[in-house]
Amino acid sequence: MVKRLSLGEENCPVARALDVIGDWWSLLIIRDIFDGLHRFGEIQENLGVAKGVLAARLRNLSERGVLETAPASDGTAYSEYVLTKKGRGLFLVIVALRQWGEAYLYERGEKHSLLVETATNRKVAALQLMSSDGRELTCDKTSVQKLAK
Amino acid sequence: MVKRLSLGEENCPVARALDVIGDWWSLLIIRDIFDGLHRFGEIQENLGVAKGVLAARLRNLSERGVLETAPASDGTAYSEYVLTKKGRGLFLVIVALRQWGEAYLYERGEKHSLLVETATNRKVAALQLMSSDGRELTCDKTSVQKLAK
DNA sequence: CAGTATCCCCCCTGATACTG
DNA sequence: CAGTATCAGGGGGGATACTG
Repeated sequence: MVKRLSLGEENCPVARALDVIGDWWSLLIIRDIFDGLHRFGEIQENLGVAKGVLAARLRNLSERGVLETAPASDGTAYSEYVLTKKGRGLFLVIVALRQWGEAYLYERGEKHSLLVETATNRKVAALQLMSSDGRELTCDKTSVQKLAK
Repeated sequence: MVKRLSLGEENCPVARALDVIGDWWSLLIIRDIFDGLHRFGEIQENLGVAKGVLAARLRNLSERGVLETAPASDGTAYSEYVLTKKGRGLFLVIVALRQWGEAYLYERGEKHSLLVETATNRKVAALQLMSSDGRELTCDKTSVQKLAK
């Protein structure tokens, strides 16, 4: 299940994050759960992924603490998949992907789904990077401080 | 090269974004370029990826407009890989991954590299989601408005 | 050094059938 | 419906050799 040779031991948080959710399906599954799909069949139908693959991904994400199973709310014997706090922490990753996609992957006039504040029905604001004291930053104003061995 | 059956035609920006950079290596390559690695060999050595795979990824990302090649600054005949504006737009995705990794994938006391504002050497602030009028939002206050057919 | 070309293997993936 | 088991194929991925 681990793809790149123990990337999980990297000291780069980006690499370590990708080791958990950087495969072909995980982020789409997590997106679906954010969007309110909690049943195996719902997710499977929505993504069109093979059942075996979906089961494996759900198991992996569960083992990694990203999601957990809960008794079905409809009283059936099956379980529902819900995000843990750790899993909900991925929301910003998905939002960032969404906003990048909206900005660069659609033609003018082409429509896409929209992330809105539920209460007001208004589009959420663009994420932005800030300094520790609240000034807006761009990528060229930052650098990665490597870890001393 | 396209994995999931024409996911690029999806009307979900998240899916479309993942269709471009959702494979095993692309985001790590882009991270490396952000971190100042611009030469084929540097990236190849740093990631430990097979040369053929790296070449294919670079080509793909170039065709997709995420990066482009420029003449080498050292006067050799080779090229350097630099991000386009579109590619630089992925910075927030990488920052979001980084911050999630930092928050959930390290033991207490375990060290990792750090994203800092270059001028002040201070850690950048945590990304946060805001409403269109500047209130802080959490994932449960939002929903995805599906596109009408 | 910067790639390209080739080979081969593994595993991911999808399809189907099966169980509870 | 919610998964598990099994099977076959296809391609991604690594290693190596080769070229400029």
